[in-house]
Amino acid sequence: MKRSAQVFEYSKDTEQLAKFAKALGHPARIIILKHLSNQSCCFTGDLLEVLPLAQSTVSQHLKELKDAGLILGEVNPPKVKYCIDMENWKIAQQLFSTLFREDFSKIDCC
Amino acid sequence: MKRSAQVFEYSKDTEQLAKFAKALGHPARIIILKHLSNQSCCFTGDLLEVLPLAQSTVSQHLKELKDAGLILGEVNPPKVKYCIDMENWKIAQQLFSTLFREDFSKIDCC
DNA sequence: AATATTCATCGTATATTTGCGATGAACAAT
DNA sequence: ATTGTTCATCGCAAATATACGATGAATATT
Repeated sequence: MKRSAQVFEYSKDTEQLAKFAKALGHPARIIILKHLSNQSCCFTGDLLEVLPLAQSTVSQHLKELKDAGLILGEVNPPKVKYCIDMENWKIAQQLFSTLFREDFSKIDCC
Repeated sequence: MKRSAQVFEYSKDTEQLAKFAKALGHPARIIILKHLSNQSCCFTGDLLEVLPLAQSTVSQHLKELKDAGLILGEVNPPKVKYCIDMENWKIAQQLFSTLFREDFSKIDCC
């Protein structure tokens, strides 16, 4: 990718918000999160009935949501119970809210 | 990518939210949006002073934000003035708000 | 012991994203 | 006419993402 040796760093908040947004950037993962926030918790199998995807693909999406910190997986072999990671969920809520809650009163040019 | 011939379709809202989130999924684009919402409008050149990226790369990020409907580019050769697309911005605000504004009172399992 | 269920991970194929430099288009100023 | 400014787009390279089937691990059931 020809990445130049960057000295630059984005702020923590910016990185965090981009990370959350990226994890939300696929319809399947939106579905998963909506499902989790409606059903409190669920197993991978439950999601297979909701999503038109192979089990391995869903597992991959779950991994990405977990890596982003949006969900938690409670292992209970051979099942895994997933639920929203409330701590980070609130942070995400806050970051998105801040991004959108800007004061546009001064805008008059477009 | 071995995509199977899907009959399935995600809901409009889900697709729309994922599209917005995807566009927000890079720190450079977060910076751009924050800059725009602070400065009302700006030119590409202004962003080059804020971002550690080549002009062509910034232009590419702007294109993605434009394609997602989050910003507008008012051509004024040889300059282009960018600003937030307020109409879609409000929709995004609404969609994210709805996603996060879930009632978790019933949750007691994790 | 054999089988079934649940799930993560690996290997593979393809698409998309990120980034750069180079080029070119559009106009303004010389 | 030439030059400078501003910006999009092209061509390229490398990294990431999306998706599948296959395999394997863990456990429960038979």
